[in-house]
Amino acid sequence: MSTGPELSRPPVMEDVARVAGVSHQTVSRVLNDHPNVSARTKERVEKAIAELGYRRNTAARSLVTRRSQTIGVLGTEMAQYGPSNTLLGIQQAARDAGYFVSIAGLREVTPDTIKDALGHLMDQAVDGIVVVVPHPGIMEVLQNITVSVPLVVAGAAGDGGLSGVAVDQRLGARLAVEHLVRLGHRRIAHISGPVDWIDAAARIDGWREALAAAGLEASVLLEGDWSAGCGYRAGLALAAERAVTAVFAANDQMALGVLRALHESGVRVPEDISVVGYDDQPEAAYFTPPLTTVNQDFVELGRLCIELMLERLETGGAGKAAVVTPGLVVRATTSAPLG
Amino acid sequence: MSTGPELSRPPVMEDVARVAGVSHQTVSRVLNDHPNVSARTKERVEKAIAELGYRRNTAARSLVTRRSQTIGVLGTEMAQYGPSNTLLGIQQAARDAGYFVSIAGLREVTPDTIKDALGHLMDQAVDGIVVVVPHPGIMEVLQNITVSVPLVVAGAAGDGGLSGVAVDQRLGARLAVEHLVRLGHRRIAHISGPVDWIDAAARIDGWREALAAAGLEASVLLEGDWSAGCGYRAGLALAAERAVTAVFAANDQMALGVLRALHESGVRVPEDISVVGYDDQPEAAYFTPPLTTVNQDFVELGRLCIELMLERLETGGAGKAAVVTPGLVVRATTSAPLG
DNA sequence: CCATGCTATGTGAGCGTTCACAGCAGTGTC
DNA sequence: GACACTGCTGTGAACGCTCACATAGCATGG
Repeated sequence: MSTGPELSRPPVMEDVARVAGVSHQTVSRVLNDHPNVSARTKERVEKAIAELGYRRNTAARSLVTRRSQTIGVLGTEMAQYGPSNTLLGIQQAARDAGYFVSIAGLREVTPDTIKDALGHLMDQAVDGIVVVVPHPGIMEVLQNITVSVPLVVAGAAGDGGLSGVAVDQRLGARLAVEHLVRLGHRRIAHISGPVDWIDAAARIDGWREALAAAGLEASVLLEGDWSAGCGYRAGLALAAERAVTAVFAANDQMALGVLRALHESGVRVPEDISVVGYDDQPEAAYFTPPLTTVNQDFVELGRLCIELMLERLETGGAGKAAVVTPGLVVRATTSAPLG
Repeated sequence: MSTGPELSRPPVMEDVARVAGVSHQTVSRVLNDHPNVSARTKERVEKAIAELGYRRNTAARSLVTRRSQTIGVLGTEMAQYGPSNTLLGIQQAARDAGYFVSIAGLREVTPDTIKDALGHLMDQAVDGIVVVVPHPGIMEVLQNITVSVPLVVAGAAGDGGLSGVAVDQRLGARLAVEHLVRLGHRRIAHISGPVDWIDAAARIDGWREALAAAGLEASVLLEGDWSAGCGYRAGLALAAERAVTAVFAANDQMALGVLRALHESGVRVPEDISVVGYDDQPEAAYFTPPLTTVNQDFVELGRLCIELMLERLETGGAGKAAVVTPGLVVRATTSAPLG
């Protein structure tokens, strides 16, 4: 800090240039890693930057470049297990790559709110947008909107020209059901998520496929809303009917509700009815009994979205789509049927 | 869209001015709600804006105003129940007020990472920063850093000159313990969160206070890490010793672990041991048995943080600190002790 | 009738950066 | 020795907005 009087305003490039004895443009070149700067000059500039505590003004930069080093996230249900962990992954990966993350949450998902939020993000001149909106409707809306920046959809790759990172949830669901089939179950119910969620639909498909492959009927399908409460109600119904020997719930919360309902109804798990969940939330291992479920790495999903985004941002290409693969975790809620 | 040739570039103020037949400055005045604009002119300008689909360039604006209409969030453990819901509230309230939200997550909390993230946010010229870092260490660090924008701390008001929105967690803990005392329990254990969390410390204090007020001893304190796993281990220990008739866990996840451990050990809940949780996550009602717990509105917390922030931003004052008040929710894990 | 004040509008500069271009050494080629 | 070419550096003009100031019009008042 030996260089002249302290400035009252934050230092700008010109100040750095003066201290380093070069022009502002050379400072800019150093900052942007341009090739044609001699090592000696570069060093001098870097020293001046450190000395003054200079930080480049983002607004000025993005005014001229029309980029902002910011990635926008368009999301819903951000407090849910999946989305919040995906956001975490996005955030970490983005910051590692030197990007800011700006979020726009949707309270309800309609074409209008989506357009509105997209506009909100575009106003900020985000360089790219990661969409964490797990409803199939979103795809249509996105396809009909032209956004001038790359779009990456979390959890829905390849659909109609939009790039994204898919989670093979069909596989996850098949894994769950095949496990039950292998144990000898023949009547396996499914409590799904809301059918207007991509994830819910994929898990239903997986359930159907696995049953079909085993020559079994996909007869008992109850639609839920992801909440423990509706899992509970579904569980009560299943306990009353006793038409199935196993239940595959589309997430762990609903499985928890089922467990609760079965317990309350005096139905033993897994002896009378086996239960499988989905997500493998950290708590699932401590349900009573510990839940057999399907593990899925949402943080990784977020990270992959950013990886894909960076690839598109840098190469301008479409970027190869990635896939997250789920795996079965067997605990204590599944066994061979007694009957 | 009847006005001349389509522009290849996005429209700027000058374009709007031309269409409206005024100067760019008048357009700016309309945009910023300046008083001295005639109604007729204002209307013409607004029509031109709509016609061209003009959107003000944020970068240019913030280059000159040195503000960005962005509120930064400094957070940790963003995927946990509390923080993720707080973030949700922040995000909603901020957008309602026309602000962007930019997040910087901390993977680990040290003075360096905090400074780093703060710098990251300041680089973006955020207008204010909401801190969602529930560690007491954060306060010291923040006090020793001078940031040029308002800082609001979620969950820790009044501490050392920093403004924030507090949650009366001491009260929440007292509510839980008083409930147990009223039922007749005399030996009440506490499974706390990590003691380097503000929340954990406050809940311990509340537990101690309530016990002291009832003339009871605060002897059994087990430190946990918020996870169901450590609740489980604590539960096993408590089941083995049988030194207490009630357990107050500092969050619902740990309570879940306790429930699991007690069940496994053949200890009945609530007959042999009563259990109270904290947070009232939506799942708590479906634990086996349904959990008595303390309700706390994290989304509201986030909202209040933004409210406080806006007040500080607009009035420049300190803003009155708000408080979120928790409430007890009695379910099935508590009853009078048998012995 | 001119000084004064108020309202509505326009003009030009400047915010801090990057981009396009110009310059100017030094090196190699014919 | 003229020419191109490469490597490094500097100059000036954008980018799109807001701010400070200037100006014009019109009423008010002595």
